[in-house]
Amino acid sequence: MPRLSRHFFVRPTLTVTRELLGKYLVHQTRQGLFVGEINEVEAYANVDDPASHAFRGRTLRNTPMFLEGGHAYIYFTYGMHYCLNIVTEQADTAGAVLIRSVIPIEGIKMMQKNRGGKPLKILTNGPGKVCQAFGLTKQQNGLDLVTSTELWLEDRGKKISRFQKTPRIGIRNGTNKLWRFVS
DNA sequence: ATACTGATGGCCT
DNA sequence: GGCCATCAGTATA
Repeated sequence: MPRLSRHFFVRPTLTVTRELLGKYLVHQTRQGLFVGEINEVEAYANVDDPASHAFRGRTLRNTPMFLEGGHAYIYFTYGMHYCLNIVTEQADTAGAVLIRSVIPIEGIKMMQKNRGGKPLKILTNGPGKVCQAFGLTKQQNGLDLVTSTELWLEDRGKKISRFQKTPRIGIRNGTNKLWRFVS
């Protein structure tokens, strides 16, 4: 499979964000293989972005955001949900793309099991839902998606011609930027 | 259809 | 102590 390599991720965050639409998220687990087509993303930048976890500099939690592009940043929020981000930019420059939604492609039966039997329409249409369906937790935080045998991204030749730009969801600051892309 | 709210815990000031 | 890059359920129309 044509796996995304380092140079794809080590670019400006907004470029990577746009190009992640239509790419495939793959999680290989003992339970089986999970695959989804990314169809909703959000860009989170560095110190100039008040919505970004990196806004106030490096902390214990946001450390993966400062790694070289291509790593995973998975954080725990609201006491019960995990959210998956794809780290962008070169090392020491924070930047990440939040995976807000995917279209289930493979491992749908297991995704439904992980999600308590929810129907296809609402199986993976939210950042917390994607992690729950794919079995992603703190365990995968910091993984290098370029070299990992467990978690990576693929280009399967899908072309995205049209997509919407909107403000990001669930934030208080930085709502002026249209950094949420939906295909 | 939209609007509101409780659940629940780690992180940061 | 306050604040969440959320979700599912309930209420209201």
